Amino acid sequence: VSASVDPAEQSATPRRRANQRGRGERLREELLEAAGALVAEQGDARGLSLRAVASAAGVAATSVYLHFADLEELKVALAQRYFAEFAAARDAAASSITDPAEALIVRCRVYVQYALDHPGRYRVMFGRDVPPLHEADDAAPTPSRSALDTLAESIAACQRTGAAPADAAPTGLATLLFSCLHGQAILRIDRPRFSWPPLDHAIKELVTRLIGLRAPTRN
Amino acid sequence: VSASVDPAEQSATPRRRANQRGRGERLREELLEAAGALVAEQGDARGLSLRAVASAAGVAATSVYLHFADLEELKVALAQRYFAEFAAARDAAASSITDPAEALIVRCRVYVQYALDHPGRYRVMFGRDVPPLHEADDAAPTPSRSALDTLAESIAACQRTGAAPADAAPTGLATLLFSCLHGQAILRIDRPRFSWPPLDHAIKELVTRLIGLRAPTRN
DNA sequence: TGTACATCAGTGAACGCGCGTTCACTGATGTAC
DNA sequence: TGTACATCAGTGAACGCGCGTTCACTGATGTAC
Repeated sequence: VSASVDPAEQSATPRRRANQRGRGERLREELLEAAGALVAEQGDARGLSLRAVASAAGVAATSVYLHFADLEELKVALAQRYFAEFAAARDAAASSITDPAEALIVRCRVYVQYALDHPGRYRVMFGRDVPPLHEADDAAPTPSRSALDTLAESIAACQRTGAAPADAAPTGLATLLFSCLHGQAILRIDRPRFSWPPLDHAIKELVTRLIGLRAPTRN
Repeated sequence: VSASVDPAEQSATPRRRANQRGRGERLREELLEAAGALVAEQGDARGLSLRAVASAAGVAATSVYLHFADLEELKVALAQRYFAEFAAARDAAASSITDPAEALIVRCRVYVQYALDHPGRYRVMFGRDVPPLHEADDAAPTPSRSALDTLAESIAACQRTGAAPADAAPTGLATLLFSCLHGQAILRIDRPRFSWPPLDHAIKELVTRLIGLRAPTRN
């Protein structure tokens, strides 16, 4: 039998002080933050487990059930945050630019740059780690859908001002461009050892050729 | 105590008849086939476990160690097969076509079509299921490298014959085109509910615009 | 021609691990009387 | 003003599962003498 130890000195964490009544939602927040930290650390959401998230949040495994029906629901909530933040980053970068061609290029560059800066988040949004994200169809107002629409609108603006020829429907071009951006993003993330050309140049080249921008924008 | 049963009638598989001496390699083959079946069934290699593969091959879990140091080694062997087969499919489709522009388009279409036909294989080759595949760098003679080179050569042929303007280096264009093809492939696989335009049209549009093919090839 | 032995191909029990999920519980705080 | 009770927020032990890995083993076949 071991000698008794002053409880205050024990390394095992004591029982967590419960949140104030009515503030139970704070734990929900902490769980999402803990999950986000794990995603950033591991580069994807495959290692996320109920127990791992709970432990990272300093909470009993069962406490996750207080706020999420299961791990998947937590992942979906996480993905939704990421989508919102991602869209905000693109909008913020493009909003101050008046030239439509330049705005389109900046929007595309920020898209891929965000993926490179946050590979874990990007994989959560566009990878296979969160199955429910793949079950939405085309017409539903999903984040991908609105990303596509924004891109199409940006392309349409180029066509209206004559910066690009109106030789194809903006939505079709947006679909094509979107898939190319995704390819750039995911490949640069997944194959970091490949000697990629500078992102700025690659994006400008891609957009110019794909959309048919009349003249290269000034640097 | 249950009544004794005629051993020949027991459902439990009896001990496997060992391969002939010197033919131990046959089990290696069977393990790869079993793993391939699981990949085709599940759509990726994440569910692959040593025990699952062994069980699918009708063999004790420990028997895998007779041919592979661990599961990762088996996955790498599987990926290598897929790469070889994939490259062969592209070469076969493009080999009979003399017009360089058409050959390039066919090559690209077959690329994406193969991915759609074998999503599991494609994810094994280009996803994150087999970590070692990502550690090779640029110059190494990896399958991706040679895919890229073949694509560059196909583009160069278009430029030589005047089917495309020589306004950019073929290798740079190949990198760009490759990432776009990957984006098309992986997105069409991962987001099957999205109403994608017909593959033929999308690929022709993509290649025409990106490489700057002079005139649309005849249908 | 016979026999002991080495080698090959594969088995099966056991281990410790992290996992999701269940269940009854604890302890603080607010509320009704 | 006091007290019983309901509610909220979170705990912790226990379960059965599939996993990778270890270890000593089995049984057939070839080979040396």
